[in-house]
Amino acid sequence: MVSIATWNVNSIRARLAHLSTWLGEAAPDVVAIQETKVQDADFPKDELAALGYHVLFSGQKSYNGVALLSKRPATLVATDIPGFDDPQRRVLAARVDDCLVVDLYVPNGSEVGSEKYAYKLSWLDALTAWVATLMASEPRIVLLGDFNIAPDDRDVHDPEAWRGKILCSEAERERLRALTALGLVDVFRSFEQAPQSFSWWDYRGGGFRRNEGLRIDLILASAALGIGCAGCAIDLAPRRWEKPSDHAPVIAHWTA
DNA sequence: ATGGTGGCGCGGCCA
Repeated sequence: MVSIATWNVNSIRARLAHLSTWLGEAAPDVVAIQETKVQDADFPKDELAALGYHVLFSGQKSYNGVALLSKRPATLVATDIPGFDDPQRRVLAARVDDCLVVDLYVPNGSEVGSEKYAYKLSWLDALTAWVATLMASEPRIVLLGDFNIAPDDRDVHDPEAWRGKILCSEAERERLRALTALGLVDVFRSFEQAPQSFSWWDYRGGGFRRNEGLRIDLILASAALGIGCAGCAIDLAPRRWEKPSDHAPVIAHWTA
């Protein structure tokens, strides 16, 4: 694996042309997709296979849904957090060569204190317990996706306005720290980055035009993988295209 | 507290 990307496409059917164009330009070896918003029977697998990718997916009607595209064959490992009963399709783990790739669409949480927020925190606790067991036997593991958490104030356009709010609350950040404390590195922060680097901007109020965003799309690598990582960048180009996703893709690369 | 925009699927939910 030379490069791996994550992109919340906000409907794979609405974004298929964007995805195809971007895959042709960026040519990532592995792509974790979130918010496919389609049940498996309607997933555009033939279109993506025609672009040279093996395709795994776990979807549902209208909401959520994840997929993994890979130039090399992938074998499915899990589409659920073991023991966490959840009809929402947010997890896809697969082995690609000697790496375990875990595509995640973390719950948004809606509003601090809400029922959805409690679900988000319990989901994150279950995830961390599972990843702890995985890391005991998987030296080369990467967790990537839409984490719906801005790790710290550098990842927020207006930290004071967002303080304690959903995507930024201390309980969410504490959960993310507990996860990374298992031995994962946020590879984006392993390299010098421009200030005000974000991966998501609300459609409303011209958020992207004003760069009023958050960095909530993350690539977390185990030490054995993180050591060799040669760079990580947010590709802003697709966010400027007509009818874009509200997220930009994030891509990390390794030297061959 | 609300509303601003977008996707799904055709009213209202979710982000």
